[in-house]
Amino acid sequence: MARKTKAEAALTRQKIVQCARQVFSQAGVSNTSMEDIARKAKVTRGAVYWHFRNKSDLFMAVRADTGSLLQLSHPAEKSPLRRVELSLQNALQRLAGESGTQETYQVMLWKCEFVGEFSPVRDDLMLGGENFVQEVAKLYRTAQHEGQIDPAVDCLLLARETFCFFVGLLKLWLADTAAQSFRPQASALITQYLQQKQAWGKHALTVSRQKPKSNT
Amino acid sequence: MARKTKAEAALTRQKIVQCARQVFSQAGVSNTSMEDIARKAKVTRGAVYWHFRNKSDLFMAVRADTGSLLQLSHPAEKSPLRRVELSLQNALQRLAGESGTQETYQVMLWKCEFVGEFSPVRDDLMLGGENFVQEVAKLYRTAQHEGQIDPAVDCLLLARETFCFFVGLLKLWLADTAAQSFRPQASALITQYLQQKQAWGKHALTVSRQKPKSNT
DNA sequence: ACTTTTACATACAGTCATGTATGTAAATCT
DNA sequence: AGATTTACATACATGACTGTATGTAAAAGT
Repeated sequence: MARKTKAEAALTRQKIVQCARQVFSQAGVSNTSMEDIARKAKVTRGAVYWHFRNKSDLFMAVRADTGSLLQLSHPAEKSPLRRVELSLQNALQRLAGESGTQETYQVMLWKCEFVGEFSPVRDDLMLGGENFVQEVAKLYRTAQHEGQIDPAVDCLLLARETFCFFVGLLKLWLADTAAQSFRPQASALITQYLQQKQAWGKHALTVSRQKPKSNT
Repeated sequence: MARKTKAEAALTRQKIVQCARQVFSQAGVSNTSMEDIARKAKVTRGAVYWHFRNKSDLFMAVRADTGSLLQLSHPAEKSPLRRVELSLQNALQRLAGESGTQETYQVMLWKCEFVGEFSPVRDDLMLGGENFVQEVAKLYRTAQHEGQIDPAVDCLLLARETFCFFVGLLKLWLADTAAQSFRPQASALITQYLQQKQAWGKHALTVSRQKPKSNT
């Protein structure tokens, strides 16, 4: 066969990454051989080894190819608690909608062993989580100043709690592969979780103002 | 060497399980060979294959050997919310104290790929979680009747939220292998989480003596 | 136009793990 | 006490999978 042009090469590389992600999410990382991936991508192992040194290198490429779920979105939104909720809801929606994202997180949370060459990946994930925690903590502090959160609580700790909640949510959501029991409730779970956060504010306001708010 | 008596055989079996758990938690399930385990247990693969058909069979034995973390403990405690908290705190304490438990959950949450023969294990874990959720939901309902939880919230959903929170907590706790950043805060996280649950009751009682009617 | 890379496919060597088959001495059974 | 089974250790056959080496035709460089 003829040698591929640079653009074509980039394309096959992309296809290999894509197929690797799929196969990883189906069969697990250590259970898939380089040839499994090559076959799926309709190339030979030669092509795979040309673009990637080994499986863990390819794994890193798969990760790099997927954007982070946990980003603070909707910067226009004024309410900090609402912003947190929208971010989580957005993450969930992307997980459900983008097959690539879903596959990657399926791998990260259920189909991968963070050992040896892969343990730095775990640390990296935790670092990304910590960033998210810091951002959420900021938003919680803002909410606290606005009187929506009990001034007594530690907002950093609260943000960590939120992170715990969401990590568990992701894991359970991904475990429900048949989309039968857990997934339909996930969005409601997020809504409920954040409504509780501002419950303090609600009651406090209701009390001091003596003005009961009716639900819209 | 001489043939072992039945009691001795049970002992070596137990040792194999124990060593398998250790090696699994260190090197990951798919990365450990039967000989790795045999060597650690100071036997040959012959012994391992005598007691277990293959690695997944041994894996199941490792699981069966470890009790469930998520059990409702302290039945004497009167406050339902406090019972939930004590259960979670107890689970965390066992995780920190019992090395075997810690190893098993390390495997389950970070060092295992739930694929093929192992996917039923994941479903089984989820089932155990669902049981816990049901129990917690009952306790939350009791707390709701006692006016400690907003009568408007869905206690089953709330219990699922708690489960999400705890799954995430476990995962993050186990990820913090150096016991540097996350682990010291874990207990406080649980306390804080459940204090928020009864926050509604606190404020409501402090403010107005309104009595939630649950004649639905 | 000529040389040099590139982007793979193909071929090869070697390691490693698995499962089973066989051996064996003593415990257990009758 | 003899027969049988047990609880392993040892030996063997096999099959993946890995990584690299080599081949090659065309693209890219000069």
